[in-house]
Amino acid sequence: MLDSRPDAAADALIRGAGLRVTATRVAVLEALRARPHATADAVYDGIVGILPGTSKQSVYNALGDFADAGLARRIEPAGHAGTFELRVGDNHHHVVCTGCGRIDDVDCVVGAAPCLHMPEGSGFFIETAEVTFWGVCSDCRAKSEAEKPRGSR
Amino acid sequence: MLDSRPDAAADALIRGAGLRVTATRVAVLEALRARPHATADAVYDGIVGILPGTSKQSVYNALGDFADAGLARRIEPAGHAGTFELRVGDNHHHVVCTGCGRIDDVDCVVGAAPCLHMPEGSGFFIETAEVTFWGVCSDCRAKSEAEKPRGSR
DNA sequence: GTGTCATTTTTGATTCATTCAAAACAAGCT
DNA sequence: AGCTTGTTTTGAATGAATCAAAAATGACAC
Repeated sequence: MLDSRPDAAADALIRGAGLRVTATRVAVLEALRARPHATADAVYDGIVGILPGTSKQSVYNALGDFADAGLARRIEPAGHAGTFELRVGDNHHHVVCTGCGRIDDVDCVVGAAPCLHMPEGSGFFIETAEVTFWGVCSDCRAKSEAEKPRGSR
Repeated sequence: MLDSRPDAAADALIRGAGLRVTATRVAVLEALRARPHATADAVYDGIVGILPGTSKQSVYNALGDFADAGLARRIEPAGHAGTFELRVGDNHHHVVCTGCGRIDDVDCVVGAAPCLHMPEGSGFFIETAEVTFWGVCSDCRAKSEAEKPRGSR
């Protein structure tokens, strides 16, 4: 039940994207499945254990290739390292915790795909709209309340 | 008409923010006035001419102080260096040109300030919503059309 | 299966934006 | 004018990401 076959699903996904199937790429894909929002470092940390000898550069390569192939998306919240997710195609957005940096998905609030429109006449030909919410996650909220129980403010 | 007095307006702004008035800070503020969306590098390039000997570190300091004091805002579009703007307080958004990196302001599309809301129950306590549009500015559009006049695609 | 060649991975160095830290300096109060 | 604290300078250090050349490997044809 653990690795009886070399993950046919990942295999097909990678091959289907026009990329060669390699141990590194399969491992990176698995790591992204396990961690819906992972930095290159986090992915690396997640796979060195099961695939020793992998270089961080290879992880960057794989992630970059996935992004180019449309298998993954790279987001980069201000002040944070580039982060990758497998959820592509739908236009969803993100919440970033200002405390711990945790990133969660947010389904498009307004409705279908391009959920925002720019005013016309700007001269820009808009391709995508990106929405990022910033706030405090429940964990961090609980933690900060524990630290200063007296109603400061 | 050119620098007859040492810019009383900048002076007051900086002092009003609780910061000491220094040549570097005044110069940085001026530079930001002239360039509504400037990186630390751009600001530096803009003031070394008129204030020789200024270090880039001082520019970083000044910009950071301004941001902390609420005089300026730092934005950081994915793949770009940190960029500063003086327009603060209103919640406006940005368009970034995928060609040349040019950044323009976009007034809040939906209406007043926090122009978006997150679904409840996410566990996050939302503080801000940030919207970034990505597209091609008119200059870059014109340029790319000039390069491949044959209707490719 | 074996050979071949293009693609990947590795290794190691390099860039860029930004931050850290200590010493020299200057703003603004008395 | 003198003091104190905040600011600037200088120089080094960090982190994320990219570049490049050599070694290794996947996938195809045979």
